[in-house]
Amino acid sequence: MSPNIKIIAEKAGVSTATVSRVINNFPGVREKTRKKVLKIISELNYEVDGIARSLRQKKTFKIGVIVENILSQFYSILAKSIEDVAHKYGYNVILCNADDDPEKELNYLKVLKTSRVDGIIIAPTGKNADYINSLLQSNIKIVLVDRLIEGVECDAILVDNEKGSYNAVKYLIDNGYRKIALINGFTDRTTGKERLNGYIRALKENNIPINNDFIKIRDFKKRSGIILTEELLKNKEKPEAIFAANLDLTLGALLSIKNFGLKIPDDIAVIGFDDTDWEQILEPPLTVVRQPIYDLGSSSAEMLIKNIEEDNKFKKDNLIITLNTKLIERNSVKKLSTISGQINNN
Amino acid sequence: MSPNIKIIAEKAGVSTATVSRVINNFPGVREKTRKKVLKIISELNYEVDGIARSLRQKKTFKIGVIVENILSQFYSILAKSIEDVAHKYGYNVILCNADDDPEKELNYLKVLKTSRVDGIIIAPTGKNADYINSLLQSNIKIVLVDRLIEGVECDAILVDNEKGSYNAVKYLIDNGYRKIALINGFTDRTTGKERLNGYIRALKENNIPINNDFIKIRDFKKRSGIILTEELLKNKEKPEAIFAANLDLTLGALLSIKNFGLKIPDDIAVIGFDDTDWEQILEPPLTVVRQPIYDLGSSSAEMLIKNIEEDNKFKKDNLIITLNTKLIERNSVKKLSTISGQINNN
DNA sequence: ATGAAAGCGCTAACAT
DNA sequence: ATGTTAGCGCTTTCAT
Repeated sequence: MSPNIKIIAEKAGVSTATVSRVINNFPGVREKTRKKVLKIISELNYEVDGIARSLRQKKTFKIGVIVENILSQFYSILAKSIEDVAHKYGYNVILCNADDDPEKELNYLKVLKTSRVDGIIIAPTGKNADYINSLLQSNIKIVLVDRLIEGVECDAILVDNEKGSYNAVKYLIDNGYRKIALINGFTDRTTGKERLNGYIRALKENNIPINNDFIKIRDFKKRSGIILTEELLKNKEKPEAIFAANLDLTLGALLSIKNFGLKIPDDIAVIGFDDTDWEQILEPPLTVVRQPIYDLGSSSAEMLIKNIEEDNKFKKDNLIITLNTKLIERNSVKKLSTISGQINNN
Repeated sequence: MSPNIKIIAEKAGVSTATVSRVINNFPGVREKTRKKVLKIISELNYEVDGIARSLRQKKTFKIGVIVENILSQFYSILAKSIEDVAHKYGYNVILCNADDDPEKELNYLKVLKTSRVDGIIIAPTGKNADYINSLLQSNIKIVLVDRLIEGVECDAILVDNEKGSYNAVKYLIDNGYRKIALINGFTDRTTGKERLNGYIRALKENNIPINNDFIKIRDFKKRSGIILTEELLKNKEKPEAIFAANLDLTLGALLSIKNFGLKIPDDIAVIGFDDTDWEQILEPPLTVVRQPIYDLGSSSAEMLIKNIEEDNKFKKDNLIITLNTKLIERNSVKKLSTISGQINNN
């Protein structure tokens, strides 16, 4: 159907090598010849077959991106920022939603390998260390984003979750809160673990005993936010504040609090993780830990493409960059005197 | 680096043809031979080179998806639903954000052509009819989603925007509203045009004169929602209700209304387009026109893959499917007596 | 049941 | 400045 380089060569009365030189803007073609070839190319609407080119050059200009679920705003921002950078450098993105499922993740890794992508950016489940190491060995460039994998040494770009979490809890403490609950994802993910650690450090540094009834852990999904918050609100001892460790958990917490007919911040204070447009128009606007998601994605893409283009096979030391979060103060936390805290006790 | 079929063949003492038969589960290989080959494959961690296979078979198992911007929830749901279906059939998705920019769209179409994708799903700007027709002619399967293109005959899956819009405005009228404003995207997009048409039909059928001061048009972005709503609220004659024709416009409208210190629905009623988790936890929860976005995407992917796999070159009549919206009643519209409507006049 | 060999469309080394 | 040709890794037709 579509013409190929051979057809163009024939019609232009030159060899395929010359056509190739023209296509690729290589030097060593007389201007007249170049013009002639370009004319035929345009007449026949010739377009390069990228598959043949990739086979020959061992380069696809594709990068694979594996995220948990693009429906979550965190990942859609990540995907967009990666795609922006990729596009800038002439790469395309193959998008994979692994649903936080190690098997699906492995499957996608294999597909990407077979697709001969030039590199992979992955927010990993943490479970496929062996296969990822084998990819690394076969010289596929990989950048981990947001989470690390035990047993894998490779470039990564992370967020300082521990400090972000610490700052949020510290802020609550500074505002007079003592009974602070955490709803969090599983701690076998580095994000979950670090956010828990920050919570604990803030309490310990302020001599507030850790109350296990206030630490609720399940997956990082909205449904868990609903369930865990319900549990907290049904507790004999109710928390004065809830810190929700990601966007979906925050959403779930807000849903539950609304169902219980509680007012924020008078009945309960809330700090969320991640910031979106919606959180500002909530009533009250939500105080949140903002992650630099766009930077996370764009940096990972820059890093990956740099790796790909340098193709430094002897690069030994891997680069791990950690970005900072920022606490955005809005109105879901009020100043609480320690005394009112005591009165609230039941 | 990675072993190829030739290496496997040598080590197994067979020909490459036999290895290929094994890889592809073709019949006509003795069980003993198959076992031997599989053993070598597994020992050497051989994985098929999809690029070479694609070149030979003229099939990539890739589909291109061009959306406006994955950051918008509408498109992230669309992308996810497409990816889900694609994955089910063994296809991968190459994701492209064209930013509603015809040039970027054209560029991506060319990239996808060069990448030899098996098909393309596109929410089109409407501007690249010629190139899209040329793709169709070179037998690349295409499905349009959400919008049509003038001068292109091809499968499409749409939403009944006119009726969705009509229903929203009719609902406002039934609740006693007369001064109903529309903030809408440009009407050179079919979505924009149809949503305007539904608005107009609802007013006309109820003998409410069209007031051009109440019809505000700009692009479909949040910033436009803010600006257009500001304009409306600064009008000498203020609307009693605002119907925002997509999610980002709704978000912008809410932001503006909040800035003006107005209460919904007492000071002004609002109906949004598109439904997300957030709209339920707003105060008040928002009444919206819900589009079946997931179905839109999954149907388009099913349609595309069916086209690809049938490869019916003589398929003449294109299929256009239109899905219905649903009005989700929540609390951002109150019952208004006609009299109070008059009093509000200034 | 298995192998030999052509060829998908391109690039790149080498020759002229 | 241009051409010849090998070959990327696979599938597939035709032999045997």
